[in-house]
Amino acid sequence: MKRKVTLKQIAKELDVSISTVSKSLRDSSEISEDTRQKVQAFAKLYNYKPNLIALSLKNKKTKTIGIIIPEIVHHFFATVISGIETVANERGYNVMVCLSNESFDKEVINMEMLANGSIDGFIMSLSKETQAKKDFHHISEVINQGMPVVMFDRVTNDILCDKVIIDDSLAAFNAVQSLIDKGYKKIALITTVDYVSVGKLRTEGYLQALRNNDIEVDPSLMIKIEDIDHCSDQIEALIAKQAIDAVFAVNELFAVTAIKAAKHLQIQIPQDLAIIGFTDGIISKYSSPSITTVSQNGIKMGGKAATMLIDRLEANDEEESYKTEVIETELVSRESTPEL
Amino acid sequence: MKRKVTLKQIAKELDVSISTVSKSLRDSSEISEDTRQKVQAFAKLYNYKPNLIALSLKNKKTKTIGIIIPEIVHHFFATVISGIETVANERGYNVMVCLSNESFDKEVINMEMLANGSIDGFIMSLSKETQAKKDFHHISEVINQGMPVVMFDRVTNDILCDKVIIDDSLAAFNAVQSLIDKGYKKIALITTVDYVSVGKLRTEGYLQALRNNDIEVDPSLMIKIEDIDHCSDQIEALIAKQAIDAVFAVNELFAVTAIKAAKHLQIQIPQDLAIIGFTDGIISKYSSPSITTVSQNGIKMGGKAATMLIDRLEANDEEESYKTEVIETELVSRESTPEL
DNA sequence: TCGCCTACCGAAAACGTTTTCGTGTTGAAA
DNA sequence: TTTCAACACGAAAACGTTTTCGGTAGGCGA
Repeated sequence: MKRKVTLKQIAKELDVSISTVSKSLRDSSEISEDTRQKVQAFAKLYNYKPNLIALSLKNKKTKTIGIIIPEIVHHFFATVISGIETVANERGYNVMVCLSNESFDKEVINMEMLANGSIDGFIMSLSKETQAKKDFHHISEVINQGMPVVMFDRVTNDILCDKVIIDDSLAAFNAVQSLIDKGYKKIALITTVDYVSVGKLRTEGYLQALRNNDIEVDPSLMIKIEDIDHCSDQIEALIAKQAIDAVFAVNELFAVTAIKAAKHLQIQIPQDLAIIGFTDGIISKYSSPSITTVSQNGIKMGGKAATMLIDRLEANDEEESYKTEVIETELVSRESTPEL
Repeated sequence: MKRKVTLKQIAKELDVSISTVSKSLRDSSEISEDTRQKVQAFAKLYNYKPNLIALSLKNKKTKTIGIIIPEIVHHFFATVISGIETVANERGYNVMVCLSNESFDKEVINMEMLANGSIDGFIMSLSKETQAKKDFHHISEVINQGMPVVMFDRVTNDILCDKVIIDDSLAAFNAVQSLIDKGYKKIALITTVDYVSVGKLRTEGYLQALRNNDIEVDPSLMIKIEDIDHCSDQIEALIAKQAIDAVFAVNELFAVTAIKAAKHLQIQIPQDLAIIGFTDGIISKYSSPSITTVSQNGIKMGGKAATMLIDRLEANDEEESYKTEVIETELVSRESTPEL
C-alpha cells in the first residue's frame, strides 16, 4: 500500500527544497530546465497530485458547492441536482449534497456544518417547515459571512440573494387556460397547504384563469392536501362529486392519485375527466393515460443556479445586485387532456 | 459583513496565546477556570466554529464520503443516496456526490478528483461503460492508496472490497416462479445487454426458473435492450407475437413500456398479459395497473454501504477481510399479476 | 580586480487547527 | 532560605500547499 506522495517527500528524495519542487511542477521559469524535468519525471512516476484540502486551506476556496434540498427521492429535485452537477463539473467544482427532509432543524444543522469552511457557496430550496416557520436566520447568517447563496424553486422574499424560479402562477394560469380552451368548464383544483410557496402561487394562477374566463370559483372544488401520503381519500371524495370535467393538480403525485381514484370510481380518464399536472416527472410520462403537465425543466434550473453561483464566486468585484432568473416552463400535452 | 472568526483573532483580542484559546474551548484542565470562561464567552459571542478544512488537513480525515453513481435521475439511485446520507449524517459525515453518466472517463476523472484528499472513502456503483470495458484500474489505485471503497448493486469480482448487493439471480428466479405458480406458462423476458452485471444475473434467474419447472426456453421470447430510450418498437414486436401470457422485465422502465405497448396493441393488462418488473420505483406504484415488482430497498442498501464504509474508516485495526452483504429483496404484489 | 546582472534555488510565512513540550510563577514543605 | 510540585500558559511543530523574498554562484564588462 503506497500512500499518497507529497511535495516534501519528493523534495527529500531528490535532495532539493520543497519550493523547488512546487515551482518545477508549475513550470516556473525560476527553475532550470534540468531540475524541472527531473522533478516532473519523478512526480509523474509516483503519480503526484496536489492535496486539495491543503490547497483549500491556503486559497480559502474549496471549489465545492453545497446543495441543500428537502429530499432527493423526488424527480424534480434529482433533475436539479443533475443540472447543478453538470455545470459545476464543467467549471471545476464538486458538489456536496445535504437533505433537510423537510425539517427546519436539519436544514439549519446542515447549513452550519457546511458553512464552516467546507464549501464556497450554497444552492438551496427551502424545506416545508422552514417555509411554515418563516425563520430564515440561518440563511441570512451565512450570507452575512460573505458566502453566496442561490435559492431555487421554493424561495422567499425575506432573503436577498440570487434566485432561480419558474413563474408558478403564470404556468398554472396557462395550464388551466388550456383546459378552458379545450372546452372544459368545471375544473377542480388539488393543491397544497398555503405555506408551501409554489403551491400557493399555482393556486393563484388557477383562480386567475377562472376569473379571466368568467367562470365562477367554487370553493368546494378546491382541496388542499396536507399530507401527501394520505391524500387518496380526500381526492376520491372530490372526484366522486361528478360535478367536474377536469382536474388541475399542482404536482404529479396528486395528478396520478386522481387517476387512480377515478378508476376506482369507474370514471374513465380522459373521456369522463381530464387531468393536468405539474412537474414533468417520470410518472406523467409513463402513466396510462400519460398526463399532460407543466414541465419545470429542473436540469435548466439547476444549471442556471450553478452558473449564477459560480459567476458570483469568481467575480472579483463585489457587485451587490441580486438577480432572480425565471426559467420558462412548457406545457407538455399528453393523453389526459383531449379536446372536448 | 463579519467574516468568520478564527482562533488567532480571539487570541489577539483577549491577549492570550492561540494555544490557550484552543485549550479553553476544548475544556482542557490545563487552563484556569477564569480564562476558560472568558474565552468561551467570547467565542460564543462571536459564534466561533472551528474551520473544518483546517481540521481535515491536520487530522488527515475529512469526515466526508464520496459517492459515484451512474445517474441521479433514477429512483433506485436516489433512494440509495438517501440511505447513505441518513446514516452518514447520524455518524457525523457529509457526502459528496459525483455522477459518471454511465461514462468510464467521467468515472475515472471523478474518482481521481475526490481521491486527492477531499474524502475519506468511496461508495460507488459502476457505470455501464466501465462494466463493458472491464477496466477497474482507477478503483484498485485508490484502494492501494489506503482509501476504502464500498461497491453496491453494479459490482465486479475483479476488485476486492466491501460490497452491498442483492441476489439478483434469486430475486429474478422468485419473481418468475411466482408467475409460474399463478399458472402462467409462456413467459417472455425483457432484459439488458449482457455486460450490465445485474441484467445478466436477472436473466440467469429467469432461465433457472423456467428450467426448474420444465418449461422450454424459447430464445424468441427473450429480447435484450441496448438503448433504453428507443426500446418501444422492440418491446412492441415481442408482445405482438401474442404467444405469451406474461412478461418479466428486468427493470421498471421496460415493464411500463411493455404496458404501453400492450395498450397500443389493444392487449388488456393484466387480463391478457401479466407483467412483473424489477426495482420498486415510483412508476410501478402509480402505474395503471400498478405493477408487481421486485423491491430492492435502496434505502437499506445505501444505509448498509455507509455503515460498512464508516465502520472500516473508524476501525483502528486494519482487518483485511472484505465482506459482501446481500440485502434481501421482496416481491411486491400489485395489480399486474393476478391469479390465472 | 571589482562590481553587477542573471540564473537558480532555498527559507519562511501563510492558511487554521491541535498537541506536545517547555517555562515561569506561586505556594508550601524542608 | 532553598527546593519542588502544581498550576497556568505560551512556543512551536505539524498537516501540504504556494509564493515572496533573499541569497549564492557564475559570468561578463569595465
